[in-house]
Amino acid sequence: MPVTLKEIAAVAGVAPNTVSTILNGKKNWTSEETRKRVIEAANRLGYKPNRLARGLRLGKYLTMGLIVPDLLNPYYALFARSLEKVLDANGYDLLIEDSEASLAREQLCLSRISEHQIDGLVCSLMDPQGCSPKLKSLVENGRPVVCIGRVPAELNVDVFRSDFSQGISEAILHLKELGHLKIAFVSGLPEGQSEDGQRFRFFRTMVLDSGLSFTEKLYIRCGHSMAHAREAFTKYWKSTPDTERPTAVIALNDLLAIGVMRSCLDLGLHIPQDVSIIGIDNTEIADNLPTRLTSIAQSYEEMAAAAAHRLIARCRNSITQGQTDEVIMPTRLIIRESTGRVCKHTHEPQIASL
Amino acid sequence: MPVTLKEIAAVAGVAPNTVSTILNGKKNWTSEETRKRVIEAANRLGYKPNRLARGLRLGKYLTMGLIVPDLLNPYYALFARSLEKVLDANGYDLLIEDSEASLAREQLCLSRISEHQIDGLVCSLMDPQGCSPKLKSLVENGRPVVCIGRVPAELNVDVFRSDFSQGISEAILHLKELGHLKIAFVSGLPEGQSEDGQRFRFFRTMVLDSGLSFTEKLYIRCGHSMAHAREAFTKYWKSTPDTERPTAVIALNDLLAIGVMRSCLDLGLHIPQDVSIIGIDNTEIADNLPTRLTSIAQSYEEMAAAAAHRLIARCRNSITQGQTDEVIMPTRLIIRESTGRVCKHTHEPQIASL
DNA sequence: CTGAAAGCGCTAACAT
DNA sequence: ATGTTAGCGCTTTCAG
Repeated sequence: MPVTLKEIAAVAGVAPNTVSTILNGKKNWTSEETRKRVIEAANRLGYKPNRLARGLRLGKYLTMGLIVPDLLNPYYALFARSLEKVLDANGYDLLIEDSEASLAREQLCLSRISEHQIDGLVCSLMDPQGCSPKLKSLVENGRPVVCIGRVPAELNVDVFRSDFSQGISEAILHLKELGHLKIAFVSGLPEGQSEDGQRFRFFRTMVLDSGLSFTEKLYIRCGHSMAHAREAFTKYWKSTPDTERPTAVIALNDLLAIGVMRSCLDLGLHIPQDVSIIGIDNTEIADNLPTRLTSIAQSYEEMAAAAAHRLIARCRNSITQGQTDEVIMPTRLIIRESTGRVCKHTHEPQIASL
Repeated sequence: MPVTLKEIAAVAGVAPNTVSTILNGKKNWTSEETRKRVIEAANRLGYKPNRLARGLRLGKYLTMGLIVPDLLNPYYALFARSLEKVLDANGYDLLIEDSEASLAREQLCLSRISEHQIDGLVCSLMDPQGCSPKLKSLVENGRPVVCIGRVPAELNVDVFRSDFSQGISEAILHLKELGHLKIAFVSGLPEGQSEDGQRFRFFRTMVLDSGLSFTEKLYIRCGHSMAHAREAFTKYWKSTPDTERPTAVIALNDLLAIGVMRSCLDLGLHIPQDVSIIGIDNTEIADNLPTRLTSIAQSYEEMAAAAAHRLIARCRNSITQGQTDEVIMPTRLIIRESTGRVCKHTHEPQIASL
């Protein structure tokens, strides 16, 4: 039985609403004397406001929602933390949902989020359209929504995303300068989805643009964990003839890159002498691995902060409803030890192409 | 403006409570005809129940709380996921709070959790007493609480924890068999706390029990991230004379172990030839590092599942209130590549001690 | 089998 | 300057 306003009112000998105005610091001029008495009583009884009741009354829950595909990925965990920091400072709480990279669970998360009457939502969705009926109805009900990464089709929401074209083209240029001719891409695909992701599409475009060749064989698909990447890469390597094997790999994220790195070592390959590896996200571990991982950095902390501010502004109605933005953050390549010059004898006429 | 029961009732031509009973599958015998009409209307309008209103009415929010010290630690992220899986299956939602290993934030998390009227709480607290007034008042208000890891002083709650004595003694025995005489412990301490943790106390006891020596110099304290551990270890190594340096290190968790590993490589030390390293938690990355990390495994998934079941049972009042349990899970050493025989020439009379 | 009414805790309007 | 009242959306008696 938690303490209610009414109980405090009884103890302090005032009406419930008086307690409410005092505790919420409303400017209604209350006498200093009753004010003290009320606050003292509230503290003594250990009063905690009931957010459900307040949310119901106000139509505002002072809570935002966040949906991410994988909390085990430190990138998203850090994103959540950065988001929370800003929300916190503005009196908002954060409800985190992990869709576990499954389209089905994603729908479930959306349902739960809307049941919770959250004031606004930040979401990084796997859904290629990014526009399920559930998300749509949230938006249509007037809930501010900010999408991260993917641009939802035909939906009037703010979008914050990284421009990977820059980071990826730097990565490919870097590899090309080191003499790599065949670069593979390792991608974690969400359960139940087969569509190519944005990062991969950039990758393919940039590879072709830089004059290198790309074949479907250089696109390695797997699940979204380190173990998935490791197994997929090992299987791939063993089943691919030497002439078709890549000398460099770019992975969808650092986690998958670590899996590939482990796989290479299992196969007796040296990094970067035999295979160069590049991750994406530049998470803390990239710089702490025994072989430091070259990675494409996104400025996710800035992105999280910007998303939070936008969401708060929308909730306070200080932004015109109809007008939405797409904010694009830069990415850049952080070169470390997992990339190096091609050392291995290749079957390609390498000299001719230099 | 989300859809309410009343609106559905209006559309279906019935009373709001009829809709409620039908949608909640209560056994009140409603005619099959109105039932269909109501369900159809609810679906068509995209009805989502308002959890705030329901929670307020029922006094049950169907939501549990979780407080962890660091969501960036994959151990806790996975714990959260395992917990959620069980709660999900039982209709409960999970509200995750990250105390960021700060005692001050921990209090804040407790406040927020209780404001949210959660039905029950799972918490892994840094607070050495584990018994702040806030936690106490939650328990006294009849909220079921399960503590993970630490046993709160004088508080009647269920506790689930790992018995590290086994894992740590296996680790020390393992190191001793490999010829190590000086073993250091690297510990991440929460902001604003200086008390020795349980894991360290076990470590010290086991070291002494096994006949090795332990000096305060072998206790390295740092923050709770990889970077903290790396910097602390580098500084430690450089400021410690060769004769006092350890040949093996046990870290509070895998993350810190990775930081130490990185530091060793920075210092030009080889693993395990110069320094052996053991982590705790056996997270996925331990098995995927270029130098696989020997680590002490906890069965956290079982622990999370057990904690969830206990909490649910308590919420359903199927357990006598007064009676609490302390459940202890085993730990065990997983030996990988980061530990090996002492190769370095030591200044100790090593032969004599063999 | 279905409707009407009350109330969970809180806050905004209105009254005193 | 404080008290009274009503109602947010939902569910649970109790009547019809």
